[in-house]
Amino acid sequence: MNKLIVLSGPTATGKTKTSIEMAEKIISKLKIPTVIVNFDSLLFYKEISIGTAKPTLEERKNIPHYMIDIESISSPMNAADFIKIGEALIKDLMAQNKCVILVGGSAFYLRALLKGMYESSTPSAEVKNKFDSLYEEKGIAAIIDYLKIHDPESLKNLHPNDHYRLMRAALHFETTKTKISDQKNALDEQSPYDFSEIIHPWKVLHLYLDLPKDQHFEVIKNRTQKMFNDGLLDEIEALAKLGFTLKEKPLSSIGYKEAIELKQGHFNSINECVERISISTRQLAKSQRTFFKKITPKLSFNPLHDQEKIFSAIELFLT
RNA sequence: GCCCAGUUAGCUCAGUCGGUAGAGCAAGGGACUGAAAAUCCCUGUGUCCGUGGUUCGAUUCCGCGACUGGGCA
Repeated sequence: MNKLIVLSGPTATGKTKTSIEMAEKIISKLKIPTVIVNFDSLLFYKEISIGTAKPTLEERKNIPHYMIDIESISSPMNAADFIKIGEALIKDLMAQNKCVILVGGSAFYLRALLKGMYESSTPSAEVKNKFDSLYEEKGIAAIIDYLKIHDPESLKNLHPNDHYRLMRAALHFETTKTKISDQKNALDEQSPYDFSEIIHPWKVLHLYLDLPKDQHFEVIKNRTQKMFNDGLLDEIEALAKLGFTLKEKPLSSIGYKEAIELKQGHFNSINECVERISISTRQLAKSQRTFFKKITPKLSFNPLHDQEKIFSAIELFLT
């Protein structure tokens, strides 16, 4: 088996439900063993479930799910970690003749897996500290000065306010002695959003879910309210009791960030907090759409009434 | 009924010593390669409550009215 089904789409468009339904159908109708591999960047963490809308154990019981609950929020993963584990995993599953459905909304991670990443490495603590203190003492000007000397082209690519990426460009040079802008130039030539050519010998069927904005916001509001009903605040309370600082990176994600602020009294009511989370989620969906819009090829579906069509596309692809 | 205060962008509000107005949030668009549910960029939006007056000119000053909030009866 070298066929890979990708099921993508903005947050709260029914990817979990659709993926499980499709996996069950592939097994029952096409008699192909099928598994689900996650590429949502927050489902990797075992301690956070409610606010990430992670598929429940009940939902997962019939279909094997991978890349979920594999790491702790105290040691966050990045895209490079993801592809290292994910690539080996998918190869292994394919070798076992399993049909893999890759499900998620983190387009950046998906692209990293299918199109590859720059040759780089995570900077050592020493280098990181050196640049952090430089930044704290002299501000972004110091980082810009460094790039003027070592990688002036990155300055053209980046906005002066984009401190994170400027810092990253500097750290990349310091660590590898190569320019990140050279890598960008090289990979930009390879059509980074064209998934008809990828770095693996896999055939990909890209299914994309989305629904009209007004309907989508309704779904988002209901889902957010449900997270509170299902015990989002208790989940956070439990983390604090276990000794987490609540400053762990994954907890600055939508839902957790605001719920923690609610506990600190930054909102006048739970409703206000729910409203804030719903808005941030809608904004997230918007930026996910912007990213996915550029990715081709893909088949788009409305999850509310296209389930049959989705399975037809899968059937055609697999047989 | 009387006395205050208010009425300006979708929301909360600033402001114009009289020359038709701007912040935050929201909205729309975009970027994105080891933090990506993160981070960053761009863009509007207006009968300045109504009406009469003063004035070359009123959202701004004055009168009247409406509505909202508070106080007194």
